[in-house]
Amino acid sequence: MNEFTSLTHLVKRIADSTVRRLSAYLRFLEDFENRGLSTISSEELAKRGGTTSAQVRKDLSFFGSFGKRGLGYSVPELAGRLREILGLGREWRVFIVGAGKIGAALAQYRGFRQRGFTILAAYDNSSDKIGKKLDGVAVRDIEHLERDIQREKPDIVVLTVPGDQAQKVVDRVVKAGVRAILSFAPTQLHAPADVAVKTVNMAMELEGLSFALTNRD
Amino acid sequence: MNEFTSLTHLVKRIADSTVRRLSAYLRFLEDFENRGLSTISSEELAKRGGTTSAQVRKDLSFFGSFGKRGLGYSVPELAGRLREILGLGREWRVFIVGAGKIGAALAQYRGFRQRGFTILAAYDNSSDKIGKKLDGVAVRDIEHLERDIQREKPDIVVLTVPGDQAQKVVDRVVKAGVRAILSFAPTQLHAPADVAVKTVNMAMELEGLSFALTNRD
DNA sequence: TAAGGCTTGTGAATTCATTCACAAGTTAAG
DNA sequence: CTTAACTTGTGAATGAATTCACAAGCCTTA
Ligand SMILES: NC(=O)c1ccc[n+]([C@@H]2O[C@H](COP(=O)([O-])OP(=O)(O)OC[C@H]3O[C@@H](n4cnc5c(N)ncnc54)[C@H](O)[C@@H]3O)[C@@H](O)[C@H]2O)c1
Ligand SMILES: NC(=O)c1ccc[n+]([C@@H]2O[C@H](COP(=O)([O-])OP(=O)(O)OC[C@H]3O[C@@H](n4cnc5c(N)ncnc54)[C@H](O)[C@@H]3O)[C@@H](O)[C@H]2O)c1
Repeated sequence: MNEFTSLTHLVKRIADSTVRRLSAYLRFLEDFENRGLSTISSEELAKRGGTTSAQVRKDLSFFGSFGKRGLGYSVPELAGRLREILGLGREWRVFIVGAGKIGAALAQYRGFRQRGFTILAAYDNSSDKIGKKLDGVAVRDIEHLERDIQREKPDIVVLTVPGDQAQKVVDRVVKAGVRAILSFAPTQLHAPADVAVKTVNMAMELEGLSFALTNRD
Repeated sequence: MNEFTSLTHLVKRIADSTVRRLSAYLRFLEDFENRGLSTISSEELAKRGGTTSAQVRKDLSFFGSFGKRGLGYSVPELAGRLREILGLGREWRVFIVGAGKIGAALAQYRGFRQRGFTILAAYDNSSDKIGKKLDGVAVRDIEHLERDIQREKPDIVVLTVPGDQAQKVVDRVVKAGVRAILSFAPTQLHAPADVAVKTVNMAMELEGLSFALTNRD
């Protein structure tokens, strides 16, 4: 019923945990779409996502009301709304910096392209890597990073350089105008508040398991 | 002051976010250790971790009181305590299931070994991969997974198989007695409550950036 | 020994996130 | 048309995490 559905009018700051769940809901909806199902209830969505139906409804309610009482949500409509909310209606342009093992795995990963993330190029400082290709993605000289950012305007930089190089690269790409970074280096990164930085820290995840195994019952 | 410092007597459930921060603090402390510094205040720790000194002290207070008023924390002592809390005083035995691109990158990653995570073996179902080595880690036939789990008792299984295979493998390793899983498949996994499951979902992180870029100001 | 400067540890207050619970709306059946 | 069975959307209640704020303790200097 709320008419202020426009995404540019977000009143409350949306929690990170909410965004992650929206992302998960979209995945389930795509699964339903593929199987030709036309509606889904918050309860079913919750069961798959390991959460509660109230949580699902609350998450969606921040953005509008997309369901029909007594019936549930239209699968294609809700999927479309979530894509819109998450900004997946468009292509996102990505640079990878660091053409090592993880960088190579990411460059070759099809899951990203499928969701609209196009990897334009990878960068490295090693002459062993520069000029090579990673499954169709060219590895360019890191020297040209700023020039290429200005020319090709990537939306996101994925950082896969060694930890002690990571902050340096962040400073460079931020200066060059990049406003979103996904880092795999196991270091804390600092950037201005208007730059979105996410870090995937696998060692931290393993340590979380170590903690859980150590401190059970 | 609190004498119930024993880690087996944890009264409150410790939040995941707390454990992640402890992990980060340990990293900073190791940095300080290497530079030969002997004490650190909660304020300095907070600055590096992008949090507040009250948060640091509260996090630590769940486990005891390790600091000296007026002075701060002894770097080596606090590092030792954190290792103990996180269960890093020992070797953790790890199997990797799925010897593809990500599995290979992880098998070759030195950061894990450094922190006490020893990769015993990798498993795959493809005859192209079985019998090969990934930087010293043997790739074995998935057929022998249960047998080897019983024999070698890995503490943790790292899951790097395609998404549609992930739940199947979880069920197998859980049945065989594994109680901790780190998955890289972009799917929601279900396991009994006494099994610790963490998922690193890179697509979800990228979507978080997409959301941030789409919904700024 | 006393004073001043610093920093911890922790209840209390606050802020943030999740869950409850129910009015209101929808559909289907008779 | 009426009733029964469902399901949404959302304030209010609860629960969890973070921040505040300060007494208590340690160190240095004189
Ligand atoms: N491999 C893994 O499984 C894994 C797991 C967790 C975290 N990580 C982290 O990911 C990052 C990369 O790891 P990796 O295993 O791919 O390492 P790697 O050594 O294979 O790759 C790093 C690449 O970065 C390049 N590089 C170094 N300095 C650079 C600079 N200043 N500018 C541009 N390129 C530069 C190197 O030439 C190399 O090709 C590290 O921070 C690591 O800690 C890796
Ligand atoms: N490559 C990446 O950068 C990346 C990024 C994000 C997520 N992921 C996820 O990580 C997982 C692996 O990705 P990848 O790129 O390494 O794929 P990949 O195809 O290179 O590797 C998957 C491996 O698993 C093996 N496998 C398949 N079914 C198996 C089974 N039932 N038992 C044992 N082994 C089996 C395959 O033979 C293959 O070697 C996928 O779930 C993917 O979505 C990968």
